[in-house]
Amino acid sequence: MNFPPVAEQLAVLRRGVVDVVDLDDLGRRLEQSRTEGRPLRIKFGIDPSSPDIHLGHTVPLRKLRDFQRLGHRVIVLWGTATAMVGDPSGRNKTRPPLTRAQVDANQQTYRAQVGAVLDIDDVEERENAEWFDRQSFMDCIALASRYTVARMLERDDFQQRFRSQQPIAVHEFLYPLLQGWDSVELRCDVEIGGSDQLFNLLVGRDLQAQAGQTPQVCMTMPLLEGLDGSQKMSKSLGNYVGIAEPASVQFGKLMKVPNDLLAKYFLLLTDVPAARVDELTRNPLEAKFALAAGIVADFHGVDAAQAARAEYDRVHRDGGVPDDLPTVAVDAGLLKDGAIWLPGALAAAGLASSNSDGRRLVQGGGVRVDGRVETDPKAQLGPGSYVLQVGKAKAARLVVPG
RNA sequence: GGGCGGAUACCAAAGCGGCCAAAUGGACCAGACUGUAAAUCUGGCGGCUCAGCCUUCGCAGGUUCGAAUCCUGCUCCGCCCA
Repeated sequence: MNFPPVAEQLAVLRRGVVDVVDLDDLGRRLEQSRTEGRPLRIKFGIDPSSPDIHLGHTVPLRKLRDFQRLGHRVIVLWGTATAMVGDPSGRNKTRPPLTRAQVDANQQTYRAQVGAVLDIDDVEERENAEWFDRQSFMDCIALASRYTVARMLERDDFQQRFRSQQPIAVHEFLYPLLQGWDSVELRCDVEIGGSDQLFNLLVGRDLQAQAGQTPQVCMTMPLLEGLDGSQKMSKSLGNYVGIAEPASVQFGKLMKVPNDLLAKYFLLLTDVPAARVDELTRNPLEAKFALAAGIVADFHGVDAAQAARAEYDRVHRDGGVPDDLPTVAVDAGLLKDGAIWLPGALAAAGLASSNSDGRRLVQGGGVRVDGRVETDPKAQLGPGSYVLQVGKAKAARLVVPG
């Protein structure tokens, strides 16, 4: 195995990271791996607790790919045991425990999606149920005895909750220990995680040291803000760009990224060199087109990205109608005198949440029928085919039977 | 185990017998302005073919001409003391 010079590797590996604990250590390990011709073992844990991944998840995955491309050994650790518990970090609500079947199904979906970023055939896939399933309660106590309450309370979110007298359930202390123990089992050289994971990663270091292993290097990646520009990208907040979404949807969403976040998106989601990013972002609009095209091409190919751009131009610049309109056939039961009431049609087509909502949208001037604004909430649509649009983004073809 | 406080729409938070589908802020949706975004302004934000009507203020009963507001029980949550 021939590895590139250490300085070269470090330049790639340091891009975008928040913390490296610690950097000198990483340099030494790379040096050692190079002289011994031994790839480093890089761990990334994924709890298959929800089914789809989005661009936020790809930030650490891309870092793993950097390692992979440099010739190191990437380990994806499926948290099949931990997923059933749930990571308490950040969350204020207790997640309902998942069933094993749900976890398995989520894992399959995730696996396919992870493959869109990493070379999945060259990944060592493990799951922590391998060791946790065969451990007893006594083993659990032994593990818990390795860490103190004071150290747990060093973790920022525990600290805050403790100070503000919010409850902390005892089992929540176990999560970092489980995650840390994974590193011991896997004999990791490096673990990667989001910046909110730093504490958990450091626990792994301590547990490895106690087990007589060389403690892992911890690398954290920034959390990616979603399209709202402030909160962490997440599906439940609706501010995400899913990697399995259609090209045109991804493109449209990426054009909604706040300008202030552009440079960060480039840094974390593309390989565009930093100097080029500075140049590009001087013209935010053009930069955003480049960003959207680049990311869409990663997941759907260059042709699809071009098509998505063309469609975006047609819809947003020229006021046109999107391709691939969902077609909705009106149920005959909704017709009255052979026609359908416009607000009802909007609701039936899923463009409004209710007839009342449809009515308000019409009255507010947000609805177009075949490209023309219709403000009469009593408008009727007779037999035929119509293009209904609500705002710029939502549209459907409505077919009224004759 | 003891004491105290609370539960209002997506979230936060007013309301404390009629003027309440319920102030205000945030989020969200639509419109104007921008070929993106941001900022700003406007309208909307329970349901209903809607100048009107219907169902909501933790749950179940009750008092009253009339209840989110008063009473009773229940459930859940938070805080303090032990």
